[in-house]
Amino acid sequence: MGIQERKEREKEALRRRIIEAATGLFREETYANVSMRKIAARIEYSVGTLYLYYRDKDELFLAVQEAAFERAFDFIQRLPNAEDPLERLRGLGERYIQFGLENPDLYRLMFMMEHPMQALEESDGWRAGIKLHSLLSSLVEECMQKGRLPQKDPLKMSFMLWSMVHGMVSLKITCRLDIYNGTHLPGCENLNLDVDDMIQGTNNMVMALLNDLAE
Amino acid sequence: MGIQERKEREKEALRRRIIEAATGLFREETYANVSMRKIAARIEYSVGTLYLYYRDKDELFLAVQEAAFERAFDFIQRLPNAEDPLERLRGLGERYIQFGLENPDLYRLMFMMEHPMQALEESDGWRAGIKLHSLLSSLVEECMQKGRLPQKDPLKMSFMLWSMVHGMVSLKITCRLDIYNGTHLPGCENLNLDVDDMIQGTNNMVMALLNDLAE
DNA sequence: CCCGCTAATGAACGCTGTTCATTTTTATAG
DNA sequence: CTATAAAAATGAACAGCGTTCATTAGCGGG
Repeated sequence: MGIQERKEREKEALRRRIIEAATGLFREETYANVSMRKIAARIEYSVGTLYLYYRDKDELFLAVQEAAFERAFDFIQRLPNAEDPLERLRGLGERYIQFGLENPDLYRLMFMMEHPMQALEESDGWRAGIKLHSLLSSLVEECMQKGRLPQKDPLKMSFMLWSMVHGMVSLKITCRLDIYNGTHLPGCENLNLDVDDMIQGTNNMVMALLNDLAE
Repeated sequence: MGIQERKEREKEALRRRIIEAATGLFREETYANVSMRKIAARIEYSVGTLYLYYRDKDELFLAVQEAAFERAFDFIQRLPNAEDPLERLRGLGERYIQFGLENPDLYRLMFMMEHPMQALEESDGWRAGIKLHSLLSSLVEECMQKGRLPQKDPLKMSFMLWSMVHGMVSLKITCRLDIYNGTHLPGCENLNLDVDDMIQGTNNMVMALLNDLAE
């Protein structure tokens, strides 16, 4: 019965078309400003059709998020294959930051967008995100085993590193680092600071400090 | 002319009533779910009145944000007056985290809420937020002068510490730390982790590491 | 007492997410 | 080839949104 299979394929294709259209819109606009009608219009279907594929806007958004996590994982996972695990850890932070700064809209919808969380209960939309965290924690443990990081709680250490890079990227994305550029902050008036450089530089500084501690 | 003054006072009082009502609603709901009609209803005025006091929803929100920054500053600024500046720095992080965890809704609207940023151009709604940053950076500089922190770029060091605590608090608030509790993350299934403790513990760990570096 | 001004109102407009009766398309059986 | 049943797609309708503005109410000054 090839017909059923073809229908399955067609359904899957439309699903993907919906996600691609929605991803584009969610990247351009806030969650609130992306309307189901706009998504439907972009793929030239009617509104009602979307509800044949996703229960509501939130479930559709979760699928968008899932696709974004996979893209992020694919990008970040390509680390320099250095001998020193601490250098690979530095590279992980660098890649994470680079992804966030180059894809602020994708990063926003993965980690910062306000949206109901009910759909998450019964889904594994974060699978790729969890793979990313596993990459981090296994690298931290390797560093500790080889004496390249202080012997502390590896979970706390991983969490600290994640929080730091996430904090930097998300503060940049929400424009909170504008205070470093304008006339807001005394001492920063004419620095002409390149915030992106400061972020990468701060990651490097921390890695250098951790390196000092290990020796 | 006492009448003009009384009218001024009444206008100011209504302004404050609007902000208080709006703050309450923004704490309970997302930006999108707080409607001008709800705010008006809570103070028993009509919708139109709000537009006599604020140009639009965004300008009203900025005023809410401003009040929140002031509350945050008042809370966080009370540090333990320890001799050691590094201990005061640890306390600053502790207070910051405590504020964020105890007032997730206020924190969200200060640092994470999606909203247009046009209104910011011509306002100083972030004044109190900038005072907070100055508190951090002056403390970092004191630590460096007294040899309690490694001699690195003080701006990067301040930025790193801010990003770390902000990252931890915001990941908690956006429920991204749920991965540490459910069955998501291999190795964390039955930890019964208290995430709030982990956050404070991570701040302490970092301060201990920095202390090791200084000695 | 009444004029004039300010403050307050709420109907109206064009959006939004979601539902569901209706129509169109497609696959299968006769 | 046609009739029928099932599946897919439609879009009008509903309640609620931010915002505007012609209208109304209330009060200070003459």
